[in-house]
Amino acid sequence: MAAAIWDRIKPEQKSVVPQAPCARVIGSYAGTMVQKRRIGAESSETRARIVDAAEQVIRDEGYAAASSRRVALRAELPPSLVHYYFPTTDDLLLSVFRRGAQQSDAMIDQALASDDPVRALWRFFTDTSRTALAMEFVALANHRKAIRAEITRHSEAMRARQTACLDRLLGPKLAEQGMTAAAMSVLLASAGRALVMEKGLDVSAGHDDARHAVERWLDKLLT
Amino acid sequence: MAAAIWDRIKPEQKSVVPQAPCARVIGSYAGTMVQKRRIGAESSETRARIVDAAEQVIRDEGYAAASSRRVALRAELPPSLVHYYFPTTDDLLLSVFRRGAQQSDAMIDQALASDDPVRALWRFFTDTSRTALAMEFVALANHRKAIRAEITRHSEAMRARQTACLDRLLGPKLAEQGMTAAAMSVLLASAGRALVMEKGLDVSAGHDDARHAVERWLDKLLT
DNA sequence: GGCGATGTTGATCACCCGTTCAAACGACGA
DNA sequence: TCGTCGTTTGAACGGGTGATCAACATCGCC
Repeated sequence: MAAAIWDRIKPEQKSVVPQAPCARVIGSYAGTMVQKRRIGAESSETRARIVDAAEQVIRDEGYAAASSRRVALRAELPPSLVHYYFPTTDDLLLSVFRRGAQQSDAMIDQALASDDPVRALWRFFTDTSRTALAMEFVALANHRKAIRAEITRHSEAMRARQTACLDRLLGPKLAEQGMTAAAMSVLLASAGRALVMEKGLDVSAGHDDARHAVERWLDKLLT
Repeated sequence: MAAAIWDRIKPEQKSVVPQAPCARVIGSYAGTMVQKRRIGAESSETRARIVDAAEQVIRDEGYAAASSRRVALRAELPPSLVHYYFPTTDDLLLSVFRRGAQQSDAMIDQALASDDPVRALWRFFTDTSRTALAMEFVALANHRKAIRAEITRHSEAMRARQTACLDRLLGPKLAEQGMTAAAMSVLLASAGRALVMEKGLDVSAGHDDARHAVERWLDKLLT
């Protein structure tokens, strides 16, 4: 039935990425030759403003709404300026992610260096604003390969750092329970993420209980 | 600086939902008056084919790619046929979700009715294909209010059912650990989701350890 | 002053999207 | 045989999108 005309169309439909319009030579730079286009300075205030606006849009309306034009609207800037600083929308999203990741790293470092590193880490995992943004990016990773690679890299690095620290602090204690620091890192992060994610959906049954259970567990580990 | 023209544009930009094109009367039905348009039969084979295609698209390319046209392309059907069966794209996505939710419900029922309900539930939570689709919908919920409500409803129902069952099975055992069935439901689900989500990102450090830790915990609970 | 680098702007291209429409198609009962 | 009703089709509308361009403005430095 049917299927007459609709077979012979775009056999592979150029995925999501429109295949890079190819670098164009404009200003032939000193050393390296191929330069595609003028790009705004890294230090520009406008650039930061655009990244701010993009983060806000992602937070408020989800990553799918983070089009260059909508970001420009939010930043009260003409759309072409966005492309002046971020030739590709992926570049923009990557910048937002990197800035957020940097902030997360700092918060984790601070947590791990505090008086009560383990509980501070748990508080970090249940921090709503950070985690919500992070999960938008996880969803985004499903169809933006450039970003996916960066997220993977960063997630692994974060896990490694946390694992090393937890092992130093609780290694023997954990072993008593047939546990490892790596497992603890995974489980704490997963519980925190779940609480945040479900809260965003207005689902909260069992959350208080789960929170208490985790905190009780931490209490026991820390004697 | 700037901000001259870009202030006076669409102060609220009509969100994502284009506000329903308003029901139109076409065939003035017997009892109830307002009928918007002809809609394909619920039992149609074509309808099922469209839902199948939509689910595949969401799975393969993420929910953001689930446009009516792309779904039509995948189903090898003309785009307007999709709208014959699903007047609104939200209707289509809702159908996909409801079908998936129904399947999940059946799997959970089966798990809870098996010889080893607790471990069966844990296997369900770590089932890749179901969970991955579910998480696409969670991400989608961020900017499709119609779907968000449905997801919330279903999540709460699922949690309640699991909690009741776990309480019946392990209530006293859990109380010994200062735990509740609700907390266990949350924590098991969160660990499962995290394992699936990170696997999708090619992050797997600590996963085996975490899995073992959970299974050890279940062993202890089940004596 | 002049000149180049840097920043900014509005217009424009080609594409994908949701949705609607009028016109066909096909089976089935009168 | 004709009319009807559910189904299917192709075209069209209005709008959002990523990206590119040529021009203009501004600033510092010779």
